[in-house]
Amino acid sequence: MTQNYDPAAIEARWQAHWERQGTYRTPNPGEPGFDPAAPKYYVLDMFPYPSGAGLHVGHPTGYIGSDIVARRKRMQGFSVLHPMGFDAFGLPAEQYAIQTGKHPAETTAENIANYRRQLRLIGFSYDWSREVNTSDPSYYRWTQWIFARLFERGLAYQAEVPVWWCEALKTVLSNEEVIDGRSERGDHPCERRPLKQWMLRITAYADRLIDDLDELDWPESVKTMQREWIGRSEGAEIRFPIQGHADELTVYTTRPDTLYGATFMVISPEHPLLERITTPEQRDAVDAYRRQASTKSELARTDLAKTKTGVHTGAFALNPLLDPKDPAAKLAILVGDYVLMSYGTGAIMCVPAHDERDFEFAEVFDLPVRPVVQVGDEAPDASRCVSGDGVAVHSPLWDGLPTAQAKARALEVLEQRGIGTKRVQYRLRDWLFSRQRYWGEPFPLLHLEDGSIRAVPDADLPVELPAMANFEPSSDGTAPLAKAVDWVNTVDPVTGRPARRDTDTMPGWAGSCWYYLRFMDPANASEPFSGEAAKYWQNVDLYVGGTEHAVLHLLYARFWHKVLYDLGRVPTKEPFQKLFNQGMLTAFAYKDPTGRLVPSDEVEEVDGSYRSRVSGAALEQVIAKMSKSLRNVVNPDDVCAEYGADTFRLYEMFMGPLSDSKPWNPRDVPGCRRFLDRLWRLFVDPDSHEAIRPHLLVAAPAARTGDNLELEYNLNQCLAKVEHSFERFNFNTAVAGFMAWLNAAGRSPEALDKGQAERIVCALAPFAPHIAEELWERLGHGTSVTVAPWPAVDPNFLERNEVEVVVQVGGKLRAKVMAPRGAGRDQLEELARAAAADALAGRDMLKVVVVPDKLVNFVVR
RNA sequence: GGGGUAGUGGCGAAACAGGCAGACGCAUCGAACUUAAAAUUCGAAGCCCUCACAGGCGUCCGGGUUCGAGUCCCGGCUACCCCA
Repeated sequence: MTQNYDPAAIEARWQAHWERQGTYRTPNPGEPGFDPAAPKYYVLDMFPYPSGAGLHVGHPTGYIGSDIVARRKRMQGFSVLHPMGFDAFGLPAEQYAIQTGKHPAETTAENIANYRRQLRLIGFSYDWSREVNTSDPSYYRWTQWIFARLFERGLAYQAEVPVWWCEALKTVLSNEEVIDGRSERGDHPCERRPLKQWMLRITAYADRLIDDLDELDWPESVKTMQREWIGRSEGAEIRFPIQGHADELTVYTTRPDTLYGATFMVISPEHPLLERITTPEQRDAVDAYRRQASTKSELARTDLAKTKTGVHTGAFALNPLLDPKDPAAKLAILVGDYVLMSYGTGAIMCVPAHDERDFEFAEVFDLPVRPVVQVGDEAPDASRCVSGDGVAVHSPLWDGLPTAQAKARALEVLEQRGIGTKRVQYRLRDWLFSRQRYWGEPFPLLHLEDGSIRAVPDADLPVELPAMANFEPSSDGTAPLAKAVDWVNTVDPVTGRPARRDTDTMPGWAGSCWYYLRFMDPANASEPFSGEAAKYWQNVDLYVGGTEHAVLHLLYARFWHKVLYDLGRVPTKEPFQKLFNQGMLTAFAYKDPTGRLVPSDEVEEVDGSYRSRVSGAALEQVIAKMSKSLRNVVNPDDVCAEYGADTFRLYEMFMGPLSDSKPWNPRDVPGCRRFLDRLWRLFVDPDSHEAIRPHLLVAAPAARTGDNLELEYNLNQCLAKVEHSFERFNFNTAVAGFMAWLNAAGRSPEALDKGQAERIVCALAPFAPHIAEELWERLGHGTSVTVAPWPAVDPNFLERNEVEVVVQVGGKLRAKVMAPRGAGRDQLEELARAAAADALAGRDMLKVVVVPDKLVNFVVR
């Protein structure tokens, strides 16, 4: 038997043991071993996209945190669902395949095998029998099945829409995937093109997606982001007559109360009325402006920093509340590209006195400013713009009303007179759901000869991706699947007539919209998941992942979940009850004087500064996200091989709170290994052949005294710290607690008894499961520490009978005294006065502040 | 431009509800063990002044509340994230 701490041997042994015993298998209701009395707990990680580069040490940060939670919940008697799988469809595998000629199915399988191997090395307590892979036909069969339900309910439709086209990727991208006119993946330039696309009617769920956020235990910041993304605004559509035309100009505004302050109108360059209302004198200028606007992205157009541009159309609208003969009623109509056709009605009424953008525009074109709201105490002033709420002025029908009431009154007036209607507007657009790419879920749809579209019958699912050797997109944007002629041409099972399959595929987000549900019942061959499983597991209790998914993934998954709720397939309105965002793991990167990045292993430190081992050049240390391009990636395989998985897990947690972003410092890792070495020696004598030090098999004395009593205090303080760390997931404090306990135990190792040894091993088990399992066995247990009871804090041993009380004079620390816990104020003051006699000599006492068990402060002159 | 989060030793960080600032670890220094080194164990350590005792200054900057502020309030700076 090896008597030194040997993580390689211990970890391999226990990982094999857990696998063989099925330690982390979680039975569903009705399966052998299911305990109906156990409460359920579902703790889920955002599953990874298996890239060719494998995991770096940043990826498992959240996984370790959630594993700690899962393991503790098991020890507390919960039935814990803690699965892992792979989000395996998507562009990178396909791009890689086009470059190398290797089929995405092949690279995906290899990458998954590598990820699984890496994850197993770290000792996670996943139930691997539930693993899912979104690119597996047995999985995407049900993704298609859910799509068919969306299609049936009219939530999926085709539309000719201007979409982002990325020439380099040869595909359309959703708005969300394009940032500043460039693709999120790969940073390629993109442009707007009109194409026929599948859309999902997520806007039909906009209200519920906003309202149901209130019930969720999510970070406020994420809720806010979702609310802003959906962007609900309540306002009015108002119809303005156009002078000399039968047409009316309809605008959307959130501030109907400022209608009297409207001094001009701006319409979008794409507005359908523009053509008709432009006067002959202005036609050339308007046409030129329109051409120029078409080359700009929406972001560039609406950028607040940019100077507003626009051109007069020559036409005028009339304020519907004013007498048409009133000069103030006549509103010039201009065309301006800061107004988007895709938002509202593509036209706005401009109230420069109370809207910044309108004010800027008015300044550029020297248009009038008419204040109609008094904000604060200052008198309304036509030379500046004040936004926000106030009191209506110069608005005959609602003068004197505060903004909220003025809005309501204005809406009433507009509806009574038939010139406007209340309207809720969203920033959220419908979800562009098709891609002209190969590596994704095919749409389960048939295009019939008569032009109609039919969903493939459920019994015929999955519609499998055809095996193709050449799936490169064509330059015209035709989907690669169109080339699989034998696959495309099929027969409508209902009529027996020829039919064509849809050749688009679903976007990368599709599979991740419902994977958490498949985990509940992963092998089900007759439905996506059984009602019984959904009823038992409900929804995810704790969802751990990065902030990068704060909007899209979480919004899409919530949308699908609500559709499934409406279908009666899931019992809950929301998929993820509690959300936790782990911080990003960064790493040091080094730049030479030319700004070039130097690999971390070529860097040496000399007297606190850094230089290249190769060139000797002085280097600058920067903290950056781990990435291949920065050459600062650390591989968990290497860390586990050198120090062990338990050290790796401890270090990742010890670095800082789980939610914080923090840098990986290779120098700090050995500190955690040293802790485990010392812990091991406390339990196992390396110079003997005994499995465990014999005194650790002796029960505690009936009445604790001396060092044993002292250790009991230390142990309970440690357990309390560990317990507390689960509230905010600052497991760094738990690890520090273990270290502090070990320091104390190391001062009187012989005083440690069996019960204390067992409790510390149990508390450590979620954090460092391998060493805990080994020591648990050596302490004489035949069953896994996984199912041992979670150690309770004994409040009787939390506080000692004597406490140290701080004595301050004038707020400054002057002495410390020991006092019995719970001592009275008079007694404390007396003790303190004696202890601080020197500092008090000759001072006038004004007041004495006594905080029991803590502090005495003498306030002096 | 608006919103959010944060800023504490040489470094990662701790401080639950306003009560000893810097727990725990890294790096550093000293000692023991060793022929030596590594490993291990013990110890020192915020900064300034001092042989030491004592003292002064210290949680991004400036104000405020309080017997007492890293923590609460007002103003500002910087960094990161989100929105426009």
